[in-house]
Amino acid sequence: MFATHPTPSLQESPHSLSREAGRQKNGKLWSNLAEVCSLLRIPAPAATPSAGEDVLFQHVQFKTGQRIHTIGQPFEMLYIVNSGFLKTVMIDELGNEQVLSFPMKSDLLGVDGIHSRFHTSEAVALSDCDLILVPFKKLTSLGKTYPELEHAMYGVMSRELIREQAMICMLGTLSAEGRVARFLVSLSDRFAQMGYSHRIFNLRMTRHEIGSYIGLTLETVSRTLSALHEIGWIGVDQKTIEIRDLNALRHLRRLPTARARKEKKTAVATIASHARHSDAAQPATL
Amino acid sequence: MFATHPTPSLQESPHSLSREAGRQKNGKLWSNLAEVCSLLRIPAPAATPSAGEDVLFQHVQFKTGQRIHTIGQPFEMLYIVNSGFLKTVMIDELGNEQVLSFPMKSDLLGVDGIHSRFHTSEAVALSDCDLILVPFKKLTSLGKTYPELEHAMYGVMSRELIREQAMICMLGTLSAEGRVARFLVSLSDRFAQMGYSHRIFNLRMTRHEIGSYIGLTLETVSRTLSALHEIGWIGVDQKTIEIRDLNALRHLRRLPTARARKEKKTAVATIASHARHSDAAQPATL
DNA sequence: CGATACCTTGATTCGTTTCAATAATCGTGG
DNA sequence: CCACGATTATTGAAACGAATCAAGGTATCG
Repeated sequence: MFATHPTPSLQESPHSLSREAGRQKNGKLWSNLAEVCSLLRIPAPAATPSAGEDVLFQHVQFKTGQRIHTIGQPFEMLYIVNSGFLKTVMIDELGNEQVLSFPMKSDLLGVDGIHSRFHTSEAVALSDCDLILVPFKKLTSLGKTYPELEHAMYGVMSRELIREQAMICMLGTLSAEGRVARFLVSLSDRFAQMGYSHRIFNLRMTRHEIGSYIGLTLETVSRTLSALHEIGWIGVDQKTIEIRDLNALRHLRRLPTARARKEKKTAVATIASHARHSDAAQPATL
Repeated sequence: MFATHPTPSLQESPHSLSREAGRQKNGKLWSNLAEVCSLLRIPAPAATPSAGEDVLFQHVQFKTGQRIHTIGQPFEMLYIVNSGFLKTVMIDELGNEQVLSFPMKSDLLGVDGIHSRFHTSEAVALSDCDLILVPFKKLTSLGKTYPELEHAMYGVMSRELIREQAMICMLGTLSAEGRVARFLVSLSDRFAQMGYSHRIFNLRMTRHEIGSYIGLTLETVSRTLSALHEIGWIGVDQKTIEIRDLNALRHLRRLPTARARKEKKTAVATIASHARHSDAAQPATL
């Protein structure tokens, strides 16, 4: 449909490494507290006693398909995504897996284990990944000397809570088109935040995984993408997505039926009528 | 259908007060840290320096229909439910409200405000309520002297995160019957935990609010309750619910169609086949 | 190059929503 | 206390949207 633009590559590569946090030390990558904080987009500890510089966090690399943690595994650490793309899934009683999130750079992983000391979900690398290990014990003890850090941790968890609420809201109220549209907008926003193009990007997950995430079958996801393509709001070529009308996607509630579209080819969808106001209230992550 | 049994009354009353935490002091109710911890079902600070006994948290009463906090309001405190029944709602761009939770005794309220320092949801009393005010600042500073408290806070937030994940999972995969059944089981579990009957209880919310919570229309909720009643798994009389087959409800996936039910009146529903194993893995809150 | 996983599209079925009408319940003031 | 309107709940019929079933096409990987 359109040429394969240089889309953001989350794959590990010597080149991309330069823009990521971390430095070599006896063959391993390590990050200090300041780097971890900036990655999490939280204020770094104001006071930096000499001791603070010494705190280092080890990186670990995972290859595509590898599991970071599994359900039932004892909880010990949190993981911060330094690069790469993952999914977290729950497995219900019948073995069906449900995708809960698609963590990427600067996201925090593993919080679900704090409560019961065991992980209740599973995290899988969808591309080669570089994660920073944050032993939970280390984090809480650091919280004592750096009060901002502790507060920031609450903030991160609160943010995640709000994200999940938005998700619940979406699943509870939106149609298939609305869900797919929001999913795309959310991805676009996140890529933008990472410094990648918000117009063209590659989906790292399958239609099945998207469907699981937003509560639809893979066929419906595929059909909806085709429909959005047909009315010109997006470009679709397999896993490559081009956003052509972000604002329309942001406010989409319901698309005209295929029947109606046949008659009136102009894309006049049912969108939130006051579609012109600024989107400050829109949550950045879906 | 069945006599109006003495169902749990969450209304404030002089009698019920005796089993709740808190004591009088110049006309107001106050609770100390130990009471707050036991209410939250977290370990009380092991070491109890004399100073610890002095920490008191004020109670506030809200009457049915009153708002505890509204969207956009600056965040200052958390609230712990000592008695009563509430709902929290999000309002989407079009003004539709979506119910996010039905907090009751021992639940924590207001966590959504930590991240942005403003509340993103609204909490409303569905019955007269007694809440304990926990200034967030006070909590974090206490966390320094009582490390267990800080850890417990992470635990509570993590628990809430898991609850929301279970919710997302449900909305993404379950049919109407499954959702209603889970909702009832969850209520039953929570009433049991509070020391009330898990067999007979009063719904405090309307069908509309239930539907909003589990992503269905009020008509579907009503119909599904009728269907569950018809096959004898529950008793329904307006807001009074009697649980007659908790285990069946727990494992319900899909009900036979009305058509099929007409022919074979015996209640052989499609349940998870291995319905006999223990339910330890089942999350206590929906 | 072949096998496998993934995607697209169509036809049909099924479940839920929507629209509509009736009934029960609650709160309030005459 | 009862009548009243307002809110809430039940139930039916029809319309709609997404799931399911099915087939063919396309990328991907060893």
